Amino acid sequence: MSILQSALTRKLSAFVALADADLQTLARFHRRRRSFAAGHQMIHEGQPGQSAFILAAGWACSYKMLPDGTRQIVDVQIPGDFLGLRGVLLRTTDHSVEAVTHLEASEVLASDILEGFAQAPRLAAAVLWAASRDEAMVVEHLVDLGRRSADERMAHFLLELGARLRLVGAGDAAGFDCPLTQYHLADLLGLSAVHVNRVLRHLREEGLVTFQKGRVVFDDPAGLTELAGFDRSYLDQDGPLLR
Amino acid sequence: MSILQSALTRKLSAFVALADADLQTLARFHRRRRSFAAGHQMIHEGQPGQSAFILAAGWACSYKMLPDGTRQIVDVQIPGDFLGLRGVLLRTTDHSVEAVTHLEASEVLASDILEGFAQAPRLAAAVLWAASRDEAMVVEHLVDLGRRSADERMAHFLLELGARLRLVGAGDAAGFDCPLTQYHLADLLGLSAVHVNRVLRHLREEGLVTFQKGRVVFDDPAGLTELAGFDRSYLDQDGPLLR
DNA sequence: CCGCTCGGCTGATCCAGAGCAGCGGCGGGC
DNA sequence: GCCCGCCGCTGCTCTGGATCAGCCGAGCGG
Repeated sequence: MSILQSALTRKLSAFVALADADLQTLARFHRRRRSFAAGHQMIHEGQPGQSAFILAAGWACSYKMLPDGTRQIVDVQIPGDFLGLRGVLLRTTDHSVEAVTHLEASEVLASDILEGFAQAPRLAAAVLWAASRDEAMVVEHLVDLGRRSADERMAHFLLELGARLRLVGAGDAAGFDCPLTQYHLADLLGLSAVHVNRVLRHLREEGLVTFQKGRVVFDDPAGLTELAGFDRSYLDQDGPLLR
Repeated sequence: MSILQSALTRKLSAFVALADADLQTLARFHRRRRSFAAGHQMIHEGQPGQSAFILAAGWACSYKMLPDGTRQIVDVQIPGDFLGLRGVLLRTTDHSVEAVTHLEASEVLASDILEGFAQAPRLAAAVLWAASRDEAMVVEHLVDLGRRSADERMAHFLLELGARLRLVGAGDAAGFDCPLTQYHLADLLGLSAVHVNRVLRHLREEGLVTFQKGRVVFDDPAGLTELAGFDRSYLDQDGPLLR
């Protein structure tokens, strides 16, 4: 099995113990490898998607544009994440997806997904688990925007992102590499880019996190977790649910 | 078929044309009728749910509490909505649910749901459709909190709620009855209760909506829609997707 | 009948974060 | 080698909405 498949496999294995048959079906999802340039819009809001993607390398983000030209980023996708899965299963897309960096992804046709799920129900369960975890993250993000201060939002987002990246083997407890610009963070957290800059400076001066030159360093993980009110239980699993 | 079943049936039929077998399975979900007092906490965050509920009458809301005592309401449930479905399918709850009014609901055991879905795949598809629509609403809500002003949020929320209620036969284009207090609206829209009051007054003075005495009246639907940037395509369906 | 709570309503003050304006560094295209 | 556009960064001013404080009317329990 190639390195490029390992992110998704690693993530799903944390949820459900996968048998060889499941892994083989999963491998079949990875036949159509494609790559996209940074900034490429992969999914357009409103258009039905005939295929989904599994991110192998690089980052993407899903967002909605508003009539006044501002945008709100709903979620960030990292290696191992599905992209456009809902659009395939339900024939409609309610948001757009854009490549943040150059990225490598496997294109999976709708028919392959449906067949694969029928043949490997445990795999289907694992993928649904992952989808539900994504939904939980969206809910947490909503709480961020509704009830947390700018500092808390930033702290919470960076901690969550760090935890997700560790799940797929990128980054560690000390920090991670992050290609997001301050503009991305602004659109993600519902702030202005100017204020993102100040928040980052403030957190750095407090000795909590340092985000510079595309690298996030957790200087004081405990303090940051307390500030954010971060509870990682919705991401972690003590062990596979199904054995 | 009883009146109490009709809300869910009506909603699902707008998505997928259901056969008699599907309707019979659906009817089987309604055997355990229960009722709850206003304010009763039906689902507790963190606890695994062995059963879900189908709301027959009354309103509920799902929310998360923050360490500092504030809360964020994620979504409002009206008759015809599922409640705790994700908790059943995935054995974990990431939010609490509380009865807003006195309410009547059918309790559906996890085993009934799984069996029913196996026997009536079209029904399963319809329910997944509805679940996905709910997710789209959460995303839209997130955009509200991130990028819209207080007035816009309020306008958007009231329009969306009105559209949802019409789907299940409650309220019409002119307005609807609404048991939510200004405190509910505050926790929903990420505002203070004081400011909710002022926003409502402002919208009323502008001749856009009137929310008084438990009744919402759309005085100027077109103007309100424009203010909110409301696009109802994610709620509507021109006709059933599957025939 | 009284008192208490809850929901709606208002005025005054305060502050987090927006908006505007501008600088510097750096990478990429010609 | 020069320009240009993107990204990070900063200071100043302004404002949307929070916070605090308090009033009123309606329901409700004793």
